[in-house]
Amino acid sequence: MQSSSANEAYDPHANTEKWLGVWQDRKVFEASDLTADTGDGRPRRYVVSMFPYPSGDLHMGHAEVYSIGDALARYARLTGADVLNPIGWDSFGLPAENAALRRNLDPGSWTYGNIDVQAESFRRLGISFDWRTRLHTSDPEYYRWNQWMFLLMYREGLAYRKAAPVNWCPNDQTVLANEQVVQGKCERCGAEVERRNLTQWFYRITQYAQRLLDDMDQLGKWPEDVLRMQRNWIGRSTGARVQFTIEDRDEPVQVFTTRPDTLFGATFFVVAADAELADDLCAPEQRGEFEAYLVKTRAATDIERLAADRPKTGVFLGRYAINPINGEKLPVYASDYVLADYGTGAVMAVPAHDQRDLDFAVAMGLPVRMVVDTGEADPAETGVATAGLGALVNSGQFTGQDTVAGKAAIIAELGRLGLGEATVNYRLRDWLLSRQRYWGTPIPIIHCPSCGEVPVPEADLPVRLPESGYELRPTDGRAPLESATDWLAVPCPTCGGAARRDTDTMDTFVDSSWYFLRYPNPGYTDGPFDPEGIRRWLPVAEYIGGKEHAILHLLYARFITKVLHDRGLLPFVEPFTRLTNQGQVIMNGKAMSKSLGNLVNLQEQIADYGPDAVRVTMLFAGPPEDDIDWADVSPSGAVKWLARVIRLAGDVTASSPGEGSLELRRQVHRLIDATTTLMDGRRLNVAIARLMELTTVLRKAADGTPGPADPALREGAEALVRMLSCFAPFTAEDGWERLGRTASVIEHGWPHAEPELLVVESVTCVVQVAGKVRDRLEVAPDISEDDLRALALASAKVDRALAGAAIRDVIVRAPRLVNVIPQK
RNA sequence: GCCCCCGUAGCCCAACAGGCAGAGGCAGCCCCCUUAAAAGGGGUCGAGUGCCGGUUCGAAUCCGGUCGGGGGCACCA
Repeated sequence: MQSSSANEAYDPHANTEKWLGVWQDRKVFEASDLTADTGDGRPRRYVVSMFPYPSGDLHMGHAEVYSIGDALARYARLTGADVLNPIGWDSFGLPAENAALRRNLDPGSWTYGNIDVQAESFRRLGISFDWRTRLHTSDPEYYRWNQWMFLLMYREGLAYRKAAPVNWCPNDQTVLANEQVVQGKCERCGAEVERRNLTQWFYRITQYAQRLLDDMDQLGKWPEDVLRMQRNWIGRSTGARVQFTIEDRDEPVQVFTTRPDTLFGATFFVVAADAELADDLCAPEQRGEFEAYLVKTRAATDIERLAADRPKTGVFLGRYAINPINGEKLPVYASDYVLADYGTGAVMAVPAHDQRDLDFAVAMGLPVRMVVDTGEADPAETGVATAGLGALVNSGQFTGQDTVAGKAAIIAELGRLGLGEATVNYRLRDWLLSRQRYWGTPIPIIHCPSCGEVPVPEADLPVRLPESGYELRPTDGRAPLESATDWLAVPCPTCGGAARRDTDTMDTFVDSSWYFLRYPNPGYTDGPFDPEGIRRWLPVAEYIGGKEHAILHLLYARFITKVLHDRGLLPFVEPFTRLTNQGQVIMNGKAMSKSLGNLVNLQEQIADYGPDAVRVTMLFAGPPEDDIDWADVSPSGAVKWLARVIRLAGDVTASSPGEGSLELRRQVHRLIDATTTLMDGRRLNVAIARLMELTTVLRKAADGTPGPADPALREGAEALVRMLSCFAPFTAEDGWERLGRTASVIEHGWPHAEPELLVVESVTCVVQVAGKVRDRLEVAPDISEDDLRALALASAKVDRALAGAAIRDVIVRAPRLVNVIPQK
């Protein structure tokens, strides 16, 4: 039978503006109590999608994140929660400067222009944001609180300035955090990063390393791989700190080692060539050689340094270190294979049991002494270090102990001598905060020739960016803010004398490390965030975003949250209770890029298929965390389905929902129940499949029995449309209207599966013989094991399959399965 | 080099807690509608789960190995 409206066109664009207007008028997406309690008693649910950077219009990737977040927010709202689904913009950052340079305008107008474009695109996609949360990190009212937090950190000793070898991107003309360097290249522009010794601002995140690890216990609803990546990044290792005296020097030198058991095998000592310590230790007669080596080291890029097969080089510094365990004299070398900023920048070299040390020993002709017998050949012979466990040899009183016992015993002995102790070291470095850029938060510090570093008084915040009188890229290599001479000169807050402002701006990850705290009251002026808003909404119940932020943003946000907690400003230590990662939208197996020519334009997709079909396509393509290859999915398939739903809604002639066909009601409620369970498990793609199934069930019911006038059909169609509103909100409203109901469908909530309709009166039981299916029985769901066994053994098909063989065993899993095992 | 994840119809994906491998979509094929085509509607075909072995009455699911793909860290002492 042909449906009555089969030829009617489904126009996915016809009513979008109408529904947007209805939603806005009825304020359906506004949380009921942002900061003042309305006492409506609904549970609150804070659903946050990572905010966008306004680099242009929204792209496919944005559409995916916000489709996921919106489906979860809408589902929570439908099931009775008071939902806050906020939006803001991560609007400081380098691309604005680059664009401004190219187009000869200022970063602000480029940025805010893009924000307006994105806001309009969000609106037309029908994302259910509460727009009252809207914030931009580049607004002075926002970034003043970056400065406020900086001053707080500064007072607590958590913000500090030091000279250090740092990553410098020659293309972007700025330093980069460790986290922003990938394979020796600038994560943003791909230029090879250089090492420069510069004085920079840092946040002391390393002080929180252990807590960042420990509190992961609370993150049970985070993807396992994100936690693993963070653990990896923090890189905890346990070992010992050992103190070496240096001949003819008062100051001893500490090293960190994970293998204190190999202390007797140390045959030389190495310090990082680019560490200050190397310079300190260098004997006068070796000065020339050392300086020459240092120049070469500094010239090498990270790429060169990272090359795995690079031969070891170094210079003797003309000094000797004393092994605290046996008094041996160890020659001290400087080399670039030791890292200046890990541990203490110095290592005890045990060539027999560390491949790097062995390579260096071979290159320099230094002795190799085996002190752990691992059962492998002597490294001195083979050139292969033995790093495994074994028994100590050549280790004085410790000889004979195994690795584990030896470690403990040697640490104990060092402790007795006052020359060492067990300790923990982390790979994590302090967060390099300052950037030599314009479009960011100015660092609220004034440098005074007589008072030194002076914090800007809180009353003078915000330190605003100069709007004129600066150059974005000064030709003399200075930072942009150094060129803002009027802005630069200020009286010292302490002595009143002539002073100058700090000219660095903050990494934009500072902005994004706390924005979710401000959403409930973005206009709050008494602090960075409203404590009432925090109490009502935080921590974030559901955080959605890409895995590319697994380390950077998420680690920083966790850190800042802990700092604020420790100062009594937040009642929790972890900001995000549940994290959902979404994958990338790719095209033909590759990330979309202009150079590959495989860009898919979001606006074109929306124009072709409508916002709902684009959203459904993304959510149906697979689990949220999987990448979506746009070449593998079918937006036209989504359009077809949505059109079927609309036609179905138009074909329902029953005037009210209610009883009607029991059989149909059973199917409908079974599918409501299944979809609900899937939504609760965030299985959005499977949930949509269930709705498609429901559509087919209802279509058949309308075309055959019980027919279009059966109340059960209306019940099913209304349930379908209500559930659909999570994924295809415009179409759902269209369908609701076509069913003769009045807007908004959203206000009618999520359908309820009635338990009595979920009870089945019979199930199919599979009867196997030797694991092969031989018969099927329709049985009551609560059949007893004994009855079922008897029933199965009475089966003629089973009998035939047994072919006279005796029965060895019968496995019964009522009511679904019986397995008869014959004697062989 | 170290660590982790994933391999199910031509493709994207399902499969409760080890129990009938298939829910859904795309493509294909057939039929209907149509003057015709497109669009639409209805139906249908289709894999024994990368490979080898083990545990089990029973394995896509658990274990070991192997191949392939993806990811994280990487001179971190």
